[in-house]
Order: sequence, then C-alpha cells, then structure tokens
Amino acid sequence: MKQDLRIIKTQESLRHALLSLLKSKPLESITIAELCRLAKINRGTFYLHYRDVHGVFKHYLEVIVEDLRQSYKEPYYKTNFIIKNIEADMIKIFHHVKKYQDFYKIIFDEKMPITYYYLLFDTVRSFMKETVNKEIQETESDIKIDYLISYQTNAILGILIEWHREGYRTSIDELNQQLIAIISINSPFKK
Amino acid sequence: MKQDLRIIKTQESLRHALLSLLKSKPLESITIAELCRLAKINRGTFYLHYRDVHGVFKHYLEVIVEDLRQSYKEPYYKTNFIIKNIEADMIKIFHHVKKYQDFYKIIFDEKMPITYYYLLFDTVRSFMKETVNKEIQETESDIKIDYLISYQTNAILGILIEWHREGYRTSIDELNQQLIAIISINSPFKK
DNA sequence: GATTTTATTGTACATCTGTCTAATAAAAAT
DNA sequence: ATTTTTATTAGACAGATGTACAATAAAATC
Repeated sequence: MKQDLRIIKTQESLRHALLSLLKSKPLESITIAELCRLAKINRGTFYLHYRDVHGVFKHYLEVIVEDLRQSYKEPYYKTNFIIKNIEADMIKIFHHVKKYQDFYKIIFDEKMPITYYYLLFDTVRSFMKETVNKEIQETESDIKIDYLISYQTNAILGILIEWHREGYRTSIDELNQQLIAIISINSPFKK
Repeated sequence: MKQDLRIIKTQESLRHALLSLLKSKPLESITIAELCRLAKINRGTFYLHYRDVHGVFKHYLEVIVEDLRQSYKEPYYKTNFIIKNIEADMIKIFHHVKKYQDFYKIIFDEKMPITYYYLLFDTVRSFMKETVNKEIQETESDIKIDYLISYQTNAILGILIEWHREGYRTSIDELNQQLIAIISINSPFKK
C-alpha cells in the first residue's frame, strides 16, 4: 500500500498556508481556524494530522536541522577531527543560521516553546557526543561525559542567542573569528 | 496615594489558585477560566492584571531569580573574585536549583516559552558581565566581550539542562565536582 | 463620616478550540 | 472497472478566549 495522496495534499496545503501567513504576522498569533480557512482544509481534518500550529511549523524545521547538522560537522571533517587546527573559514554554522535567519528569528522568539531550542541543542549535541568520545572520554575519566558535552553544546548556542538578540548585525566573518578566539582562550577559569 | 487593597487581594488570590492547581496538573493545561473560578475572581478582572496564565506564574519567578543571583554570586565572593581558587563546596547554584526543583521542572518543560530560559540566562549573564569585565576585558581586546559572556553563561545553563533531562538524579556534590573539573579542563579545543 | 475614585462584577458577543458523528468523496486494491 | 478502504467534509457541541459596557461595591481621600 502506498502513501495516500489526500494526506500529502492536505499537509502541503497547510504548510504553504502557514508560510504565507508568517510573512505578515508572528507564529503565535496564527490560529488553527485561520490556517485552515486559508488552506481550504476543514478544521476537523487539521486535527487528524496535527495537534496545533506548531505541528505544521515543525515540518519546516526538519530541513533546517539537517542543514545545521551538516554545517556544524564541517570543520570537524576539514580538520580531520583535530579541532585545534581549525581555521576561521572552516566554520559554517553562522552561514547556516544566516541562511535560515527568518526561521531562527522565530525559533529564538520569546514566545516560542523551548522545544525548538532543545531541537537545536540535540542536533549539535548528538554530533558533539560522537566526536568528543574519541578525544576525551578515555583521558578524562573523572568527568561525566554527558555533562561536559551539554556544557560545550550550550556554550555554542549561547553565541547564537547573542547573535539573535543583537539582531544578527555582526558579520559571519567576525563571528568566525570570535568563535576561534573564544575557544582558544577558554575558559576564563583556566589556571 | 497607596496601593489599592483590592488589587493586592485579587493578585494574591490568583497566585494562590495557580499554585494549588499546579499540584495536580501541568501549567500549560491550566486555563484562565479555571484559574478564575478557583480564585473566585471574575474573568474580566483577570485581564485587568494579566495577559495570560504565564503572567501569574512570573510573579513566583521573581523570588527564584533573586535567589539564583545570590547563589551564583557565592563562589565569586568566597574566592574574592579569584575564581581559579574555587573549591567544590563554594558552589551554591545546584543547591539553589534543587531547592526550587519543582519550579525548574516547569521552567525547563518542553512546552514552556523560552522567555523563562532567557530570564535565567539574563540573571546569570548580568552578574557574569560585571565580574568578567574586571579580569578579561583589558587582556583580550580582540574578543567581543558580549559574545564571550553569552558563551560562558549558556555553558553553565547547559549543565542545568542536562541535570533536568536526567531527572535531577545526580547529587549536588557530584555536580559541584563535575563543574570544577569541566571548567578546569575546558575547553576540549585548547592547545 | 461623606465624597470621590476606581477595582470588580455580571452580562453579552464574536471567535477559537477540541471532539464527535454521519455523509461524502477520493484514493487504493482487486 | 468495480469494490473496498479511508481521508475529508459539514455540522453541531460545550467550553475557552478576549473585549466591551453599565452597574456595583470597595477602597482611598478629604
């Protein structure tokens, strides 16, 4: 049996309508009723597919999350996982955010559920876990690796939060250099 | 002119009702109507004071945020701002979170607006900014201090996220040691 | 204590939410 | 091409939301 065409049509219709509405109003003000009217979908049908408007929005995030993953990976491959050899132009994560800036503005919005933040967190974290394992785990046995990884992961996201709040005014090149500088002097607590 | 007693009574009534409801159901499932019924407040009156249920909840956070601030400060004063002299038992932030665990479980819940997270972020960040200024700002002039601070601040919060997701199972003492260990080896990128 | 100010109430309204049902239409399976 | 399966629709329901207004009650002010 194959995927029912009606389902695809309905979901695409809703996603398209959402994108259209997002051009003129914030996500949190978009109602299910409004979305369905624009998509010409019966409101009852909506609930057969999604629980709320966020459900539709999450569809778009799949693409972004995959691109984030690829962008975050980049310097690891470029340096052959010897990350101390990193150079500013190997960093791709800020390009990625800039590319999807409109979405990141939504994701980091005060009203958004923290789920979206966790989605970014988990994406970066899962890759960091794979790589850090190889370097640290055996040498630093007194550290619970999961805490170290969450610490490191969230530190990176801290830069994205700062960039967002600052209105994405800092250039990508500048940020790349900043990141290099920060991770090289890090931490301020070091002896 | 003094603060109107009726206003105080109304707000206290709503806050009390919220706390009562939180014992049996999650915040996101509590409606304004339900809250008002329990508080014996006319629903129209609610809107004279708050926009939504979160508005009532935020009242409680003021206390928590102040305590967080004090707890985060502690080791700075204990070490006389020479933070490399920190010892595990000087750290008070995990005590703080444990103390308000019930609230932190709500704050870090997936459905919660990221506003609450930003509130924690800003609390820690503002203090970190005051202190880091003194140490770093002059020595590391190629670094935009705001990015460094957001990086560091969010790293700390990363540990709280990890603790939350792990169900607050790790003991406070263990976490104190972990934090010391992490900030001493940090970063994995160091040369 | 009388007067003035204002917070609260009761009521109403249009809209949204989440759920359910029987009827219909559109797809898949044969 | 016909049958079977199932997604969608229309309609209805109780409850929630956000706003508005005149009436009332409870404070503050004098």
